[in-house]
Order: sequence, then C-alpha cells, then structure tokens
Amino acid sequence: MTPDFKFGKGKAKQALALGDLERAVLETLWESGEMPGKEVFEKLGKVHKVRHNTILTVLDRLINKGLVSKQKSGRSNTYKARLSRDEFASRVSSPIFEELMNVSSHAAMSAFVESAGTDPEKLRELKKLIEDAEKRQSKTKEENK
Amino acid sequence: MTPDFKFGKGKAKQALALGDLERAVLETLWESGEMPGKEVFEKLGKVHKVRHNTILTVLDRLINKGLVSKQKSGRSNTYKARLSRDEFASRVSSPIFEELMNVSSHAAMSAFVESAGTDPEKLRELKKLIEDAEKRQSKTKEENK
DNA sequence: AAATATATTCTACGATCCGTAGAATGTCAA
DNA sequence: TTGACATTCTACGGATCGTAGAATATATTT
Repeated sequence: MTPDFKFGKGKAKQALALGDLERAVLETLWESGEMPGKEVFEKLGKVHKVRHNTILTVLDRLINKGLVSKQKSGRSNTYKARLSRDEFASRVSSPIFEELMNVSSHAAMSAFVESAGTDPEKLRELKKLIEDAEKRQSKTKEENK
Repeated sequence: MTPDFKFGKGKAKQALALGDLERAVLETLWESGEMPGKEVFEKLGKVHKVRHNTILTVLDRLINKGLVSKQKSGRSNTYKARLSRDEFASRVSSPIFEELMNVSSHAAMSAFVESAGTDPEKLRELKKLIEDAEKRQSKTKEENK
C-alpha cells in the first residue's frame, strides 16, 4: 500500500518556494495590481483570518525575496509585485524542471504532459514550443557545419 | 537589477521535498539496490563527510516518508527504496506541475521545453507523448459522441 | 502644537524540516 | 559474559513560515 505523498505539511506545495500565505499575497498583487498594504489586508485578511500585521510581515518577507517592492505614498506604502506572474513562474520553474529531468526525464515528461493533458489548447501550444525548439536546434547545427 | 532567486538556502532544490542528503541517500539506494545501512554510509559518508548515525537518521526519515523500507537481516538491517526512480519522479512531479501550470501554463511550458531543449532525443520523446495524449483525447471525444 | 488616528517597523514565538550526531541500548558471536 | 557492532533515542541549531503584539512614526484634525 503506497503511502500518501504529503511530505509533511503539504510540502509539495512549497515547490514554489513560498508558503501558502506568501503565495496568496503575491496572487493578490498580481490580480489587482499595486495597492497599499491595507488593501491587501482587506482582500485577504477576511479569507485567511489573519491580522493586518501578519500581512505586512508577509509583504516584508516577499520584499526580502525580491518579489515585491514598496513605495511610500502619502501616509502609507504601496506594494507592487516586481515580477509578473509569468516571470515568476518561469524563474521558479526552471530549476525545478532541471532537477526533475535529472531524476528521471521520462517520468518528468510523462507527468508534465499529463498535467496539460486534458486541455487540447495547451497540448497544441506545447507541441508548437517543441517544434520551435527543434527548429532552433537544427538551425544551430547548420551554423556549426 | 533582478535579484538571484535563491529563496533562502537553495530552496528551489527542495522542489523535490527532500533535503540534499536525503536525496543523496535515496540515489544511492537506487543506484546500488538494497543494502545494509553500513554500506550506505560507506558509499556516502566519505563524500558527504558525515557520521554513520547521520546516515541512519536520514534513512529513518526516508522510511517515515514512505520512500524506503528496511528489513532485519542477521544483526543488521537492509534498506531498500520502496519506489523506483521513475515512480518517485512521477509522484513528486505531478503536484508540482499542477501548481506551476496554475501559476502560468505558458511560462511553465516554455520553461519545461527549454529544460529539455538541448537534447533532440528528449524533444522527440516529448512530442510523442503529446501526440499520444492528443490521440487519447480525440478517442474519448469519439466515445462520448 | 497637541492629540488622535492610522500605518509601519521591530521583535518574537512556535511548528516543521533538515543536517548533524552523541548517548543509550540491543544483539550476535566467540 | 564480554566485546564488537548495529540500531534506536534524543537533541541541538539553523532556516522557513504563520502569526501577531508592542513600539514607533506620521498625517490630520482641532
């Protein structure tokens, strides 16, 4: 009987190197653009049942990680994601994929395709990306002839 | 100036939800099959400059995570990976990929292709996997007609 | 300017994970 | 039974993260 892969407290989620609350805060900034800490709190504090200061601490930690910047604006600060969702995703993805490909490229690729597998759109896009990569490959080869 | 994405102490590596030493121990078991703790130590202790007990502790933690099993054999125990490299990789991969696709499927796919991108073999395999998935898709559609 | 309201920064605790390993204990063999 | 060797118990320190009170700074109002 195979055990559940929880890896402690939902460790797998930390794949993104951020805690849940940190992620939620970042999501908020992505969704609604820059905003004062207070608003972040208003958007999240209710759902996450967390105090204002908690949000500010998290924002601060995100700043330390280079993911958020703040700017004084009147009496309060305005917080802003420094990286777009895409930029963030690709930076975080790369090392993880490298690693996973190392462990087992076959398994990684299968799992990856599966995670896109129900959406034809995505499959098509993915295929196109591969074909582009293949083109780049042969072009490079050409040049080194 | 974009900061280095270190996420603390090479956090990204923890994508696999295991520490470095844990990974190394698991690798050893994959490479050389089952073996007594002592041998694991002999293979790793030198490189990692770690005591015998450290290895045993790590093995124990891997057991708690369901990744390793042990069996008494005479005076000592024999440790064995419960999951093959591939099984491990795919279980660990799936939730990570889900998550990453959530953040940004486009970025995730680009990054993924890039991580395979220098190896034509892999690109081909990946393409095949996609095509298979596409076939499965249309077949399912057919059936639901 | 002093008081009030509001926002920010400082500091901190507890949980968990991981590397690390000494100390205590168990077991086989002579 | 005494060693030799293996395992289990216990523990510490550093890091990450959720959590937030306390202290402090700043703007606005009277």
